[in-house]
Amino acid sequence: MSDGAPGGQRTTLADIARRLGVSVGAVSAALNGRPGVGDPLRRTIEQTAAQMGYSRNRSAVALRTRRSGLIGLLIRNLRNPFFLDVAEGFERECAAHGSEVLIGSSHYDVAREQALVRAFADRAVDALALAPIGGGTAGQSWQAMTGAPLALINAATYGQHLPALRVHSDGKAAMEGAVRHLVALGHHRITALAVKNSSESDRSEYFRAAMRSVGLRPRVLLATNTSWNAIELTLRADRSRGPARCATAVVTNSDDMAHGIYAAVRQLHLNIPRDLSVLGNDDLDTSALLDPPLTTHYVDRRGMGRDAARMLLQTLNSTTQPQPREVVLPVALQVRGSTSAPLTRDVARDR
Amino acid sequence: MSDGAPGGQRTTLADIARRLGVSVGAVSAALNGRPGVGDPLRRTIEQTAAQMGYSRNRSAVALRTRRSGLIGLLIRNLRNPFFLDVAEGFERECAAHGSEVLIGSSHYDVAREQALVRAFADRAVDALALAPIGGGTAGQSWQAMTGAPLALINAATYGQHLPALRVHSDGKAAMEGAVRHLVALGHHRITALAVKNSSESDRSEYFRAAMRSVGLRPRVLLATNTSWNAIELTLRADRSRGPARCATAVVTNSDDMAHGIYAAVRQLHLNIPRDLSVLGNDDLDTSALLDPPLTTHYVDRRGMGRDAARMLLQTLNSTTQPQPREVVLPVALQVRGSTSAPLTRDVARDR
DNA sequence: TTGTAAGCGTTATCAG
DNA sequence: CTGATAACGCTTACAA
Repeated sequence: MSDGAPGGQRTTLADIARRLGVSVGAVSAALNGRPGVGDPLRRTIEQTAAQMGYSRNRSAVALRTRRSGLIGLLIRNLRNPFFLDVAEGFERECAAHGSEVLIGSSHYDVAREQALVRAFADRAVDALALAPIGGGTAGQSWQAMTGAPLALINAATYGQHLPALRVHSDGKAAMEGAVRHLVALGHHRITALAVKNSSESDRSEYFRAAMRSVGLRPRVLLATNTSWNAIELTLRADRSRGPARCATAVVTNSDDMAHGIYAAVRQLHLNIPRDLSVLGNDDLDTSALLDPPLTTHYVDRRGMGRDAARMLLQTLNSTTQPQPREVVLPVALQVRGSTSAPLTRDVARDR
Repeated sequence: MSDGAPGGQRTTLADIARRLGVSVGAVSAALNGRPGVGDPLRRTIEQTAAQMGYSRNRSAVALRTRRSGLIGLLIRNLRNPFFLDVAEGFERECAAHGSEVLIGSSHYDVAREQALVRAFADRAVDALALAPIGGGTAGQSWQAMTGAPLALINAATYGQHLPALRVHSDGKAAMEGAVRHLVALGHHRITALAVKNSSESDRSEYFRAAMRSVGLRPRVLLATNTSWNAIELTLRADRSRGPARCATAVVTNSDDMAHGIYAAVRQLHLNIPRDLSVLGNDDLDTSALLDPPLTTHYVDRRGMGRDAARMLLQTLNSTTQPQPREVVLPVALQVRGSTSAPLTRDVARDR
């Protein structure tokens, strides 16, 4: 504050050194808690710095140390509230460690994802949390370009050769739980709805496995993107198979997509759960307030962001070899109104 | 890409210059489209740069030019989906101009808001979009510290002396529309629910004015924060006034808070709209899917983020004097199921 | 314990 | 039109 002419010169180490008649190195050492400066002098320097309203020029520090104090968060889709909570947890943890968060969204665009990785590298971003696009090579590029820590969010099987940190919810348990729940209700024609390029194809695999294990034929619908329109199109295609063949229940990877289904179902003048049972994943705050309340798997999204940040910062500040770690967050089924027994007992078991 | 030893040296201007046997200055000029280098040489340089996988070290550029290419987005609350869309529009616009977005959340904490402004200033952030906390002086600090462009989001009357850009929805129209709608339904005991320190106190003022203009006594409830708990507490306090005095309708500043009311109402075993009409603001995507669908004012949130970014970038890249501008986004009432005539005709008109 | 000086990779000034 | 050269503000050997 003090001498704050709008955009006026900011105090530098040299200013402080000059004022005190000491060397710049001493001031730097003092202010960074490095050894090499006596206690009395250190105190004097600290006081003067505070009084002159000094704070470090991060650009200079970054240039010199190749450390920016920036942590990148690169996600697929800024519109999914899921990421809000992840980002919240992430930001809180970073803030506690004095790092700022650089955020970017790839919008499911491989080129943009690549461009952002590069931009982050150019900025000497210290570590990257990435929710990658399937088919993209952002994680690989990041490590090749920077060698800096990488945390993969919700991408259990993405780039399996990458020595990366991983945080994801227990997709296997979620899919098994979903199928079990629906089968118990009497469903046979269950389909999964996923979005292309989401790098969550492992989820679809888990779904297939779960279905097979109970003797049912798995079907996976792929929407071209996460928009409600795309979801409606996909759902419409399924309904056109006719009442005896279309799905009686649909399982999604996210509550966000489930919302899309809700909207589509209204467009199609159908009813949840009478005509279609819907199962989400994430348990967004609003999901319990929907009409009908959404059956879904809860996952600690904030904890996810927090853990990702924590692992990255740990790796960053540790001298020892960074061992790739994996955090799998448990899921918990919340049974609510969007799932029920199928209306029509389907005779032709679809095996 | 090319010579990418993990974390290996990145190509610098000097590398290119050496390879080509020219000066560093020439390479810099060529790559930045500055005059001072012939066309043939420029072409050669560009090719070699691309081939060597060169990209600028932003830390060095930032140190030298005092321009980081970073745009700050400082909001109050990362958990409100409202900001997701604002951030989306903001990020898209910035990306289109080659700027990255540094995001921060003050969590309604004045000290943290101040710290973030300072951190952004230290980073040579080029411009700041701020959804400020009431009572905070972040905007002022920013301008004093940096003299860089400032855009205020949804803070119509915050720091009125600040020569800042402003983007906000038409709070006056929203409040007038809300009151008009509720009065038409037959409500008299209408209350506004706001959160402390939100710097949206102008909204409450508009509410009061609108109420008075129809001859009703305005009452404003203040929740200590945006959590569902706090909202429930506040609502409970109102209900305890008894059926003849408690509000029959509540108007909020955001759908997010309206969600909190939905949750609280369930806790209290009440019914919307029978026991309480609820009116939101923002028209989040999910709001139409709620039980009951939320009556609310639509506002173009993405456009808000886009406009904020656009104005900042414009100011940044213009040589002429930056004239403070204001963008007021129109609102549009979406009448849905959360508002209806009050259950009990209230006899004692609460004037 | 303290001071000195060499960079980090750019941009920008100023002689050739 | 070109090519040295001096900053930008900081960290970090290394010398005193």
